[in-house]
Amino acid sequence: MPETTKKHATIKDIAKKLGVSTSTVSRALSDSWEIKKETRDLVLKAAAELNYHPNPMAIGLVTKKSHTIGLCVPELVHSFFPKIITGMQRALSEAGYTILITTSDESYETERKNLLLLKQNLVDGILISTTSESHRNAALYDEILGSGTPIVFFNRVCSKINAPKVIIDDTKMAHMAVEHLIRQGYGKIVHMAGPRDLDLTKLRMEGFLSAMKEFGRTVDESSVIDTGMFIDDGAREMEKLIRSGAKPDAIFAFNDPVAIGAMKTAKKFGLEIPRDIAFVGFSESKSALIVEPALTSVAQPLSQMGEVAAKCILDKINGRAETYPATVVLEAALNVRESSVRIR
Amino acid sequence: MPETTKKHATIKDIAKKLGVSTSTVSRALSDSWEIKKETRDLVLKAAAELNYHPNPMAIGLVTKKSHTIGLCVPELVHSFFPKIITGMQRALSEAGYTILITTSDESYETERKNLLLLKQNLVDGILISTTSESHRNAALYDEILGSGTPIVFFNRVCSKINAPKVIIDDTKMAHMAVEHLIRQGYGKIVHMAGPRDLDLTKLRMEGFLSAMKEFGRTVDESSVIDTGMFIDDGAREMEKLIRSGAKPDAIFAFNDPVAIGAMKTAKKFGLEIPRDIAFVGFSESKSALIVEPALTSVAQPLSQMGEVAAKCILDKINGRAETYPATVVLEAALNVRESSVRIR
DNA sequence: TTGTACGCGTTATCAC
DNA sequence: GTGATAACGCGTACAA
Repeated sequence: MPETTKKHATIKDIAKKLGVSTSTVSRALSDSWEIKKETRDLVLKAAAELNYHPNPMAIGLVTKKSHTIGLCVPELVHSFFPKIITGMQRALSEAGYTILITTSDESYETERKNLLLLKQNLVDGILISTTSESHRNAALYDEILGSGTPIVFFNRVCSKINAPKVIIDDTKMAHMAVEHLIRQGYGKIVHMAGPRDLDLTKLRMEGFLSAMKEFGRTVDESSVIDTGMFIDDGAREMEKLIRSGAKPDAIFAFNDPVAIGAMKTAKKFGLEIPRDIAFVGFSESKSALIVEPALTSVAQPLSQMGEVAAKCILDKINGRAETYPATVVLEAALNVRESSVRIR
Repeated sequence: MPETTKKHATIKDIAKKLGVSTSTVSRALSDSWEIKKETRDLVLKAAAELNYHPNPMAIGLVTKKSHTIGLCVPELVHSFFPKIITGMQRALSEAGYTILITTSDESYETERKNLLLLKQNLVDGILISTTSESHRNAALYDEILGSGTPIVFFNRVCSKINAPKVIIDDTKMAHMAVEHLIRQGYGKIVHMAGPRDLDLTKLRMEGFLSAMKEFGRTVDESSVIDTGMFIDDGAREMEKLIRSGAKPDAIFAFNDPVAIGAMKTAKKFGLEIPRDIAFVGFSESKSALIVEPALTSVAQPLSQMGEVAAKCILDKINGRAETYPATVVLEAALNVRESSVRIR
């Protein structure tokens, strides 16, 4: 067997080939100022010829930087986070960084393990969107920050922690969504709220409440339903709602899956959308366009969110933290579709 | 500012604390056989006290292993690959490996860059699902293999390359899907085929053809339509099909997005599903359950596929390559739903 | 069973 | 400008 395991070329090989010292090679490659242009070019040429690539481990060992960013997201299967990751990849790979992706599966314990794993892997910084129980790991976040590893929160943040955050104005967008429903002539609006522990739940609920109040709509305990965040949650609560005899004419859901689950049930019970009941989701998903009628939803600039978060962590790492304010709020948009347009 | 940057503890710290040599510590930690149990326990205890964690870069530098697996998939936003990744994560993290995820965006050039990046990052192995133009990078795959880095293909493989592959029997499942349509009484079946360059396209088309032939259905050039792989492709081709005057009573689509796009158009044109026309997709997606009527589709064991591919690459890395045959074929299933059940 | 010494590939601190 | 040389944290052949 011809074991073609050609050893990777090192700066030593280059040095030997050129009859110079490794320090010279190192300087040339790092484009140091204290180097003659001719030798630099010579080195570069030799490096290319030998197909030289620096060994990141060796560099990391001496510089104590891995050029790796750790990422922890609740899940990957809903296209929401992948879209954010796309933006991150772009910004980070451009800067020569690599991403280590982990998923917490909405479990703060798994998140904890992931963060420890990332720390052990000596990532230079951490990007995180927390589980719904972020407060449970607040101490860990602080510990990591204290140990010198910067953290940037995005989408789902931990409000207690003093670290950069990249978000949208959930309250404002929720308000806008509900205002849209009201202006369309829907009056009895019910909010299917998300998991109790999630900051986003409170923020979106606030938006709902403030819009209802602004337009003088009555709000009582039946106006907000604790729901969850998955399709089944929406379907289940909608069924309860219908069976309870309540007759809301619009649902503002915590997110798209909940809205879609609720729509499914509504249709099953013979309600026509949006004639009998309107729906608005949040965090536009691909499904919003597949479901019928198409679902009105708040679209977030996901790729941009990833990019901004990435740049933010890079700035932190490189000590230019002042560039960003503590919290970056991105612009979102309400995409109005058939599910919430009153037919006159 | 109290820079709490506590330096990470090293084996030296442990050695000093215990008054032994670093090699003893090293041996104890790697659970070598040439070590007294008492000292081993002492070391372990001290390590725990000092919150010691080995520095992966230092280990990598000396062992020439990064304990990192490179992954390259076409995209992440369709939940298909994330589900596979879930299985990989499980198997790999269990074995102490970490995944470096890259996406090729269906571009063989990006794939090329990704692979080179992974090589530079000294991954111990590469898991890849190719772009639709895999043959364009065949030489690179071979080069990487030749350089000693094992590769395992999954889902979308490059048939020319002699490396382990983890797949399902696409032809068989396609045959099964079409047979199902025929047994439901649909006769004029059209296959919306995928991208020409993709192996999967050919395999699924073969299944379609063999089933049609087996049941004596006529097949001509209008029976197979070059389509693509996205929703828009399905929608567009369906519109062409309808306007052409052709009246198929069933569509077997290359994948779910194509099927869903086609369904959308069919409904727009007033066709009722499955009365006027039936649909079957492939590679079951969440959308298959959201669309109405629910879409019949071939479900792949995604998580398992990831797990098997991961174990396979680990075996390759650890020299136990003989455990697996060159190609592992996993069992898939046809999930029959409303979109293809004849109403009598 | 344990300690010594070297090397992995690179940067950094010195001299020259 | 350039070249030795010492780290960085760890594994390991060799010696004890």
